[in-house]
Amino acid sequence: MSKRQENALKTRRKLIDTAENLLKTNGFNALCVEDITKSAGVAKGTFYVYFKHKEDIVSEICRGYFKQIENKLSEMTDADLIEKLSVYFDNFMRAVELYGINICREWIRSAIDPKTAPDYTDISKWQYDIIMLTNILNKAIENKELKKDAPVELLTHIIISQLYGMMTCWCMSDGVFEPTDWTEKFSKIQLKAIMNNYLTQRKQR
Amino acid sequence: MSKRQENALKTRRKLIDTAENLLKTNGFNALCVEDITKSAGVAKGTFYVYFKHKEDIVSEICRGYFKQIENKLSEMTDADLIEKLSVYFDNFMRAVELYGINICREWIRSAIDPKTAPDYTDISKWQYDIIMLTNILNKAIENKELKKDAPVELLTHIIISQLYGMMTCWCMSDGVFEPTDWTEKFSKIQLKAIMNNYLTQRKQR
Amino acid sequence: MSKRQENALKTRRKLIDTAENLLKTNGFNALCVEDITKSAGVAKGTFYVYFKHKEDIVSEICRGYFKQIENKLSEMTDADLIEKLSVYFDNFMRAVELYGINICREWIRSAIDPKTAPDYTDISKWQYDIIMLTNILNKAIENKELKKDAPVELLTHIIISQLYGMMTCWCMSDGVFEPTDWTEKFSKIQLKAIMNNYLTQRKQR
Amino acid sequence: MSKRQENALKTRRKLIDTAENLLKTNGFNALCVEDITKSAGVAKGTFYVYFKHKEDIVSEICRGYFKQIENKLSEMTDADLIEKLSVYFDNFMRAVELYGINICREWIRSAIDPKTAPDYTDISKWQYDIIMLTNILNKAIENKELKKDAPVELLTHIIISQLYGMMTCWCMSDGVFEPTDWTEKFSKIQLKAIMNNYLTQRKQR
DNA sequence: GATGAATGAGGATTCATTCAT
DNA sequence: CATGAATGAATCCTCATTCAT
Repeated sequence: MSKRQENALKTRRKLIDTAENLLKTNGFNALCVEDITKSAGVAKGTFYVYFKHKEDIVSEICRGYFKQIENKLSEMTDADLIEKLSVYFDNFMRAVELYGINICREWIRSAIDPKTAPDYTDISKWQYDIIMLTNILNKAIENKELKKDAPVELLTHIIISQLYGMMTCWCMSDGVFEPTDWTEKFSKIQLKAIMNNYLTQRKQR
Repeated sequence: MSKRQENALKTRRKLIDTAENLLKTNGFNALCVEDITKSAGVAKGTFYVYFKHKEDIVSEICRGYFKQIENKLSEMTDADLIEKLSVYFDNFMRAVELYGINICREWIRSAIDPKTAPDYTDISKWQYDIIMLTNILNKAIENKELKKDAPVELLTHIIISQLYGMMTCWCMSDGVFEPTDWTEKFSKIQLKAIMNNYLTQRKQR
Repeated sequence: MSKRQENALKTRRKLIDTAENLLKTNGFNALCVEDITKSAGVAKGTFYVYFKHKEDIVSEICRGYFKQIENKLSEMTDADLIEKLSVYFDNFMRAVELYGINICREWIRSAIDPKTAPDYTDISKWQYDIIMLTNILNKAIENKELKKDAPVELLTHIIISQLYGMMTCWCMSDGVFEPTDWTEKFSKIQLKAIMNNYLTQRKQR
Repeated sequence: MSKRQENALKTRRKLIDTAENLLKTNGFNALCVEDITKSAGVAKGTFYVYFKHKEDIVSEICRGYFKQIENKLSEMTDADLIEKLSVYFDNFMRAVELYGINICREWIRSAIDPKTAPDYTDISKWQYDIIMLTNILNKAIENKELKKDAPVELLTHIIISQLYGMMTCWCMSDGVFEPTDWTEKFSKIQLKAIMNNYLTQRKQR
């Protein structure tokens, strides 16, 4: 990699990090290109060298999170279904907590603002989550952890809506309670209740 | 009521109805005072005779819904807890469906935009929903339908987060599925699972 | 006077008093017809029964002051010139103090805002003051208190500009010092210095 | 300086000059961003590249005047007190005449509109004038031109109120007389009368 | 790659005044 | 005389985006 390319990458990184900090601190509404570039110490035009639209940088900021969970789950291919779902739940809410309320709000924004909300790859975060969970459940059927006739679509939507409900309510409460506290308290309890009927004999608990 | 007052009320109504239609059709982001008044056939200033701020009319539009559910529930004071919750669920999701996706998005907006989202009374819709449900559960304890040691706060949050999760996902899906369909399919199933442990012997099902 | 006329006068008075209070408290910029009528307990339209323009009521408020000084001076036709000028000065600055800084600001406004500033009769307050003082000096010449060749116009402008300078600076200082304190301290000192050359022998001091 | 910076400066200058002309011609009340930019041949947004608020350009327009007088006076540190005051008076009223009645009105505006009137540095023009004159008199005491016990504050206020009175009356008369004519006719006469008692023997005239 | 000057669409709000009742 | 609903002109400011250098 040439020196020039390296510097370019550094500038790009600086923009993303700066934007992430501003986003965490002040929220999306207060985020503007001027502030990002000023804080990063570059000219306004430089932003558009790396990002076609302002929203793109928000996508970029959130993208790391996906790889994380995706990677973790792909590394535990042989694990138990309930374990996997637990890891998924746990990572999901940890990410929510880690990224903070303002970035969490961005994830929800696509619910109310389909136009301006950033896409996280080429699909919305929600679609992505649906697909990821559907895959997990389908693989569980292949592995005979889940009964063949388990209503995968329904189960997926129940669980995802549970998670998004928690996210939404967390934002509604303005971050008063701890997301991960509640995960344990009620999400997992329901998780078992929801799945129990569809687990194969051997795996029922 | 004098003729003049009647006309004033009619103008006010016209503004609300016009705004509601625009909101349902184009969403909140496209809603502007100019369009509302132009469509209603009045001058721009007339809007400000009836609403101090643009957001106020959105509050007004949604307010009817509250009274509705509140009234219905208060009329069935002696009903069964599960029945009441069913009515609550049903009305909630019916309202979601009736008002349409763009107004539903407004309800979620307060999660991500606490500043600019309109308050629907003096509290947010979410706070209001929490209070209403807490009251229902507390009364069920008084009526001995629910065990004394039922974790009211936790149960309230489980149910509300369920409902808000459904709303959020509905918006995420851009209104693809029917909210009330899903209510039956999964909300009520979980409702029983969630409540069962805390119902008094006589009422357990 | 019929009962109806009496009531009308009462309404008019109520409007003026209310407006005066609002003007003294909040200043001219905050003065609006809505507030005046609301505070007075009448409808907005009523205002326009009595005043063609919003500014007219401000004229009305200030008009009392003129009659006051005018009357006082006309009652002391035979008095000494210096005495008269003293009374004039004194009343002028007392009025300034009495009416308060916000009304004083209105008197100055006509300097910067010839269009919107209220006229106090059909001429501006400043023109009125010039005329009144010119009359005093001319009468003093008739009475031989002042030399025939005294430059009346110049003297008038010197004195008036002195007074208006004090008013302007008082407003500039946001009312920090006491107008009447300063009157004694420097206006009168100058008054004598200015006039001395033109007083007739008999009256020189 | 790069070509780009030069052009930017030119644009800025164009805006200021255009605004100054509009201000001189039509007064402050008629001054709006739309007109300034349209006349200057740039886009509305360009205005806000150079000035954060509309008022800021008025400050800018008047600022030159300050530096001017300040510089002139600081260059004549060893001059006679009366000479200095004469220069001060002269420049003051020349500036009044030069800038024209509408800009003069802006200087007076801060008397009646403390909130919206533009500040000319970080203090009002009046405060600035007070400070400048106080400094001149204090230095005269150091130089023994003025008696040690001269009432500096009082003298400052007398002179400044004289100047502001002239400004105010000039605006009141709608620019009928020539400011500098009057300066000679009465300000200087009074200036000597006011100062004479406090000049040291050697300097008394 | 980097710059930063220039763009211009876009929208809320105020309030004096009128006039039909 | 009193009412108060209706009017609509008038204007500031933001900010994502472009493009010539």
